[in-house]
Amino acid sequence: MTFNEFKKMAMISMEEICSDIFRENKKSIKIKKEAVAVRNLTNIFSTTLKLSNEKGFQTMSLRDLSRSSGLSMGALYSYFTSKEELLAMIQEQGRRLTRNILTQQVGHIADAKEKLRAAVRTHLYLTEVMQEWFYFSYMEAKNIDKVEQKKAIESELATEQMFIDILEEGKSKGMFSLSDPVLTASAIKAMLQDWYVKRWKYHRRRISVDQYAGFVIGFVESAVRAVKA
Amino acid sequence: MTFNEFKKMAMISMEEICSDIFRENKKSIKIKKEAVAVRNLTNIFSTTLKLSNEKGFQTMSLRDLSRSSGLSMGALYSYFTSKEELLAMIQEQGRRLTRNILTQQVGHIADAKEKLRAAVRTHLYLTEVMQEWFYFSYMEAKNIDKVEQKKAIESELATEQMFIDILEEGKSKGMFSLSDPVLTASAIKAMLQDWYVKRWKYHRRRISVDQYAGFVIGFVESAVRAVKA
DNA sequence: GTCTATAGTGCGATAGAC
DNA sequence: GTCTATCGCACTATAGAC
Repeated sequence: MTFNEFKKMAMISMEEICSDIFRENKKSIKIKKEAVAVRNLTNIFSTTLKLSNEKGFQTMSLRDLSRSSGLSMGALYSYFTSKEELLAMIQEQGRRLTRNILTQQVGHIADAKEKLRAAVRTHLYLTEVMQEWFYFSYMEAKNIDKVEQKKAIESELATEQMFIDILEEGKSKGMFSLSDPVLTASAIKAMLQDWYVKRWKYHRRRISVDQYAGFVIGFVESAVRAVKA
Repeated sequence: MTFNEFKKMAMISMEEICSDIFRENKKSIKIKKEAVAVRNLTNIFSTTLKLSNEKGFQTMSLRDLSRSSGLSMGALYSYFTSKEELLAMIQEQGRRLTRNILTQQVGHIADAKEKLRAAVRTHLYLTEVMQEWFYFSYMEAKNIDKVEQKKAIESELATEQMFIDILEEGKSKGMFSLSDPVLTASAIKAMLQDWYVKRWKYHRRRISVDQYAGFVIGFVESAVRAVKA
């Protein structure tokens, strides 16, 4: 799957998740017509992500959000009951997309080495499409309440577990040679995170997502002394 | 040098930098007696780091800082002219310590492989001692003005350049086999950053700084196929 | 050199008109 | 379903007592 095909697929998945979130938050959302609600929710989410990436969620006032989204203060409060709830909804939206796409793209592959490659590539494509969300989620994770914080930690560990499983499978089948699957998975994740956290650095150096994916795969395969395919 | 020796040395270096900052900011600081000023500045800096690590610099109000530090609002404003300036002073303090210690610990080593090991270990020790500062600096980097942001970027790139230089030297001497020193240095940096950004993860898994240093060195040496010493 | 008191601003949130 | 107007509060920053 090319990056453009991936992007199209992720966008469709995203819209579905937005509808799900509307349906599940009907008690907080005063709007009844789904078409109107989903359109405005999408606007609110993307504007919040844009502003938060510029100056942080705490620093973004709801007046900023009102101005940039074109919705009045009153209208905004038809979609959430507090600024904190808005943050929680956005976090949930991204976590679901991450889980859905990773499972769908990686789950069915049999060979451990191919699985590792697909997981790295899918994660990078995902963070490329959802760059603002990942950066937001990463940076705002400590500003949320304990319940939401726990969800963020679980989501992070679940992604890491996927890499641990792949590495252990490859190790047990003699395809990889490595001593510590947990730390190795953690190192892979650190490299994947760098792609969206230090985006300015890679952009400045004119490194494309496919180039970076190639590098990470090569670097990891070299470290775990993966047998040539 | 053991971690405890390193810690003692870093603390002394830190106090000196605090004095330097006092002397350089005499126009903003109303206090005239150096002994009093440095004691209070140290208190203000460490309290700010503590509170910011809990909930972020923006979210921390100066009332919070006043309460936790034991200094009144008025007293606080004798040490800086605005909240923004306080942030800038703290950023400067950490950048200097990073630069001083890395140069001092790594500069004099001749062998590229030993240099790589020392650089990784020193950086991890440094972030361990200055954990709160590094996390703070990492998280608040986008909430500062353009001038300060540029300084943060330069500091980050300078550290990365140190790794690029080591890798290129090792490559040209046939000690390392790698295709892309820039991306490799960037990957090393990502792993080093993970140590202080995702501290909860390593703490939960009971991984010590020396264990992590050993893993990173092994992982990187394996990836660059470093010849055994 | 440090305090308390307060000025002035902008925030999150809501009520009620349309 | 969306708007404008406004409330009460917490913030940064400062002035003046001690």
